[in-house]
Amino acid sequence: MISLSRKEEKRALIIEAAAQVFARRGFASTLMAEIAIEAGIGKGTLYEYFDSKEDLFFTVFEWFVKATEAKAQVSIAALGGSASHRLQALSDSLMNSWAEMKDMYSLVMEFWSASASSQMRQRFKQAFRQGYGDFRQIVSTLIRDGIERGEFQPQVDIESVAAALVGTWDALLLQAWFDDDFNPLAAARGFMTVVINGLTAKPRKL
Amino acid sequence: MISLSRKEEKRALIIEAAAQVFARRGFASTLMAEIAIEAGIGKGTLYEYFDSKEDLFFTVFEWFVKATEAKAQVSIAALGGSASHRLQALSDSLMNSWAEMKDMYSLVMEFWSASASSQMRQRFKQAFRQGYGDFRQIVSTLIRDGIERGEFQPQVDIESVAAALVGTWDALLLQAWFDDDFNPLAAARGFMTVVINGLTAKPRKL
DNA sequence: AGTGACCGACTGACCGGTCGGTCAATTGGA
DNA sequence: TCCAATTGACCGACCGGTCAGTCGGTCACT
Repeated sequence: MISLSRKEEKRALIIEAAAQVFARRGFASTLMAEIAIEAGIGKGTLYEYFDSKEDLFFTVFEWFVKATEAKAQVSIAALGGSASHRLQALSDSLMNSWAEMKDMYSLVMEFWSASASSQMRQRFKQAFRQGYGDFRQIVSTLIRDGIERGEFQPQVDIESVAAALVGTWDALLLQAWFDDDFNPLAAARGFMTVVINGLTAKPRKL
Repeated sequence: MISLSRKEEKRALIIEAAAQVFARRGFASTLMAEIAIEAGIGKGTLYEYFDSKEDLFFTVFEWFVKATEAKAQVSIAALGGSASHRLQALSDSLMNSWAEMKDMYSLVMEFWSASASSQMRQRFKQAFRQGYGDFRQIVSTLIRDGIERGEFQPQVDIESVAAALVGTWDALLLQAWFDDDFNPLAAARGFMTVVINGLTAKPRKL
């Protein structure tokens, strides 16, 4: 029997190979045989590690979420300075990861689609709800901090702004996916300037 | 031979039936036989009106885009008053259409997925690029108008803000799709207050 | 000699698309 | 006016390709 860690390594290898192929061809068009070839193993071996194509796909999803969260956490942890600066830096960091994400981004769309219609939609939906919730949490903490420091206006609707910002970053990447000429980093910069100004400046009368 | 308009009617009937089924089951799991049943016709008849499953799906996409654009156009045309008010009203109107869209929203995700991996991905991608571009156009015109009236600050990066807002609305609906407790209208209101404040208020020193 | 990781040829369920046939509506000749 | 011929919209049983998942066997290592 090969060692357990060896088994784990191979499992990870398969997951990454599968991610490549799913990203390239989409869930429906991907053949298990292709994944096996990409991973350099036999098709039958896949079934030693995963129960089914859907099971493998969901595992890829979990892997992807974990990797993305790790990336976000790193960029948060490294930040210091004013709330405005940290918000700006978070935005930049997320948009910068676009370049290296680009060829994997189609996976995100496959995941969305799976959450709408696959057999496992409930699991996907639940995971997305969780993921968005966690991310909103991070951002709202940052904003709350800004208010407590007296940097942002106290009447700001924290949860709404956090939800919208998370969505905005997501959606800018989506637009970049559709349009090669669209620069998400620049767009995020221009927009964040306005948002931070809006958070900071005393509102005029309605 | 049945009249041409009769033929058109039936075609429309099929498109709407197909939209129902695609929304319910997703592209991959939908059987042509199900669509035929939903439309109350025979499977063979589908092929009198559409070349293939993909062809029918793309037609549903075009139908959906047209319907959405029509809705947006109506809400724009009806607007008057200050740029701030019009921006707020546009946001509200889009978020309000959520309620009636809800059971069709999964279609949007199927379309995204198709743009990533179906045989027709180029057509889908192109259509999305176009659609987002048109929408950005509408919003940036509104913002530019606000600047010209002296209502918004002149140094605002119009295109970036327009792109981000379009994306934000999209992404709020996405979050609402994942989370039944999420209220996109309220979130959009809270956020737009900040954005409009940011567009209006004189920026402090950097 | 025993164990278990690995393999890929094979199977059968599945489903998009086809095609020969039915029938209602229309035409036109007597 | 009536009926035969013609048309084409409509249908669903069937076909053939596809592919996830299986299983019997091999091989490397102990």
